[in-house]
Amino acid sequence: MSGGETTETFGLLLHGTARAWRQKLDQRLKPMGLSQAKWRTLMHLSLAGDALTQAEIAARLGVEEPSVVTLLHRLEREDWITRSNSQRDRRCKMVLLGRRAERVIPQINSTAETLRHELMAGIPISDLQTCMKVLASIRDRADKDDRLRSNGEGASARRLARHNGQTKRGDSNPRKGAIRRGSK
Amino acid sequence: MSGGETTETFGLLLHGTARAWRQKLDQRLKPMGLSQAKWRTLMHLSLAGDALTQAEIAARLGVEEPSVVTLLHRLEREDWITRSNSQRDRRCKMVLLGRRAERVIPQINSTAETLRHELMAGIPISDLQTCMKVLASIRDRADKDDRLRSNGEGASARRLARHNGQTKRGDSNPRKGAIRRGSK
DNA sequence: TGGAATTGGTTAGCATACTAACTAATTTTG
DNA sequence: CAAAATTAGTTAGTATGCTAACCAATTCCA
Repeated sequence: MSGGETTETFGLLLHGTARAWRQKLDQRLKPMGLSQAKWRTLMHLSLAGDALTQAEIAARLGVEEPSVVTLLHRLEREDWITRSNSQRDRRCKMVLLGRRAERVIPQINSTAETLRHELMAGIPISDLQTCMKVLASIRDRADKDDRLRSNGEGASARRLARHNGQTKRGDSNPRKGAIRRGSK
Repeated sequence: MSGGETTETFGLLLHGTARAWRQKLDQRLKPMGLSQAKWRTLMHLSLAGDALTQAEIAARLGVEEPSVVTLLHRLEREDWITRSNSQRDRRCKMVLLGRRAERVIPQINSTAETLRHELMAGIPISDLQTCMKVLASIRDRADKDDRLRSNGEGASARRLARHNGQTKRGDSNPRKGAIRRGSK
């Protein structure tokens, strides 16, 4: 009603486009045994040229750490990567590309790039740039935390808002050891 | 390397923006016990003003039928909707909004719309339109089936390409009854 | 220097969406 | 009309992502 037609469809369109893109890429990568999530992980490792920690990978992928845990498990199980404990910091695991990955990475990158070109062919560069500007602006706004502005008190520093604002331990819960899971 | 920077980021940006939007909406709907997927389902039912079949819902949401099965299960369990067998076609289940849903739908719609406005505030209409045009063009291209063009025969009608082109039973697989699951 | 806070990783449990394969009902057709 | 094809819904199994809660190691600081 009050929104108007232009704004009405934007969310749907955004969502649907992202989904269609992902599905198309997944479909093309499938014969190589990969998916978008896996490909992106390998790509970031390849770009880094060096071993990364899981936290670094999570940050680059823009997902939470628990998500990369299982993602890396799958990648390791299928022999794309190797994980080893870091000497310098015994908390860290260093993630390295395996042989298998290094062999096919050029292929998968080129698959992804071919798709990019196909999907964007014929669209004027200036339109693409406008679109990216709009998307970036929306994303930045969505990544911001609502609160932060509405209360003037010093509740400030809680959220680092790296990408979606979430401190590891919930801010509200005292967690007084009540719901222990693993005993000891 | 050869892609150039503009194209390089587009996939990431698209993906990330859609994700940020969804998360933000989920966060706002959470206190009402909803999520984007659930809200969208209720919204389409509300727009339809009438009972819909599960297939219709799937089409409107742009997801596959098995996905709506569990989605509707959750919605039914939480009392948002009702499902009943159709008299006219005993294959169909008619999905109806429950009382609970009808009461809060205006609220959740307005929540979603408020978010839309917030996220798009200050962005010139013309930029938004350009962006939407670009997105629609990309989505349409991604929804098309690659093959389809490479063989000139009249294989045409197979895919209605409602949203991502997928006939229920894979086209390639003869499915000679080999891998029966349920016996009989 | 020693306890508190932070950081890296994990597990459990859930939500969302997919494909493959299946059953039951209806429509199409030879 | 009966067999074949199609359509609606389901189940099973998997992938991807999330939050909450946790442990272990490290760093900060009083």
